[in-house]
Amino acid sequence: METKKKKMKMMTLDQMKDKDIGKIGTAERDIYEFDLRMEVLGDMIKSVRKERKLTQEQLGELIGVQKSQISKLERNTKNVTIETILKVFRALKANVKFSVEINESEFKVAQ
Amino acid sequence: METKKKKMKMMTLDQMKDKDIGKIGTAERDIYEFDLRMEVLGDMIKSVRKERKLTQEQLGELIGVQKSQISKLERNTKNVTIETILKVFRALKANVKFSVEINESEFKVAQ
DNA sequence: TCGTAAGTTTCCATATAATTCAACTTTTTC
DNA sequence: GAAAAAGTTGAATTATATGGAAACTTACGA
Repeated sequence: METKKKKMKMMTLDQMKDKDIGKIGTAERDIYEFDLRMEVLGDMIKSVRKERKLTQEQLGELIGVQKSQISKLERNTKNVTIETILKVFRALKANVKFSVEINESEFKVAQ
Repeated sequence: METKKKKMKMMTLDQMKDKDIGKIGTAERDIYEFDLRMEVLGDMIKSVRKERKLTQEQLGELIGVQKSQISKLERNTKNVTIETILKVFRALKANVKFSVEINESEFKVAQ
């Protein structure tokens, strides 16, 4: 999981704006959906933060952590806890949804 | 976060089947979406596990952990790591998606 | 109502996520 | 192109999630 170039991977919002899933509510709401994967999560934080015109330091203040911590979250150096995710997106006034998709067939009981 | 009765909170799949968001693909696919919150996550695991007709012990075997661990996850005694969530739902052959919703307006820059 | 299977709880160890600080690098601005 | 601002990195520390074992409780079928 370290094969990519690493130089600006920042594709999320821009690319995602196309395959935008939602447009449910009022005028100005955007929804970005993606398979839950660590890498993407980090990008998402960064994207939304930029959308909100905040520096890492400012976001850090909102949450109560150092800018270095935000940097780490965005660059997903690590596995992350749900609480952490919520803390961040709450500060960014973003709503986080989660969905589980099951194919009834797909499952073989035998192991 | 400990005000409820605690006796069978198991509402997820049954209740959720109504406000079913997806129905995207082929015949038998179900999608359950919910606000990311710890409590609900545990219920979701339990629901899907039951859907798959597995005991906690069996699910544990699939993942490589003790049944007590599964119990803990379902009763969300703890905060949880993304990796753990993925491990569990992967074992349950469920696809996990994640979405972030932002209201452009909603944000006041001043703090 | 007994016995078994399923689920829960507690105690404990270990791994690792969260975090800071400070130095460093990159980007931006003038 | 120098100075300032923004972002990154590494080392160290603290907090806590993961996990096992075993004893316990609950559910459930005969």
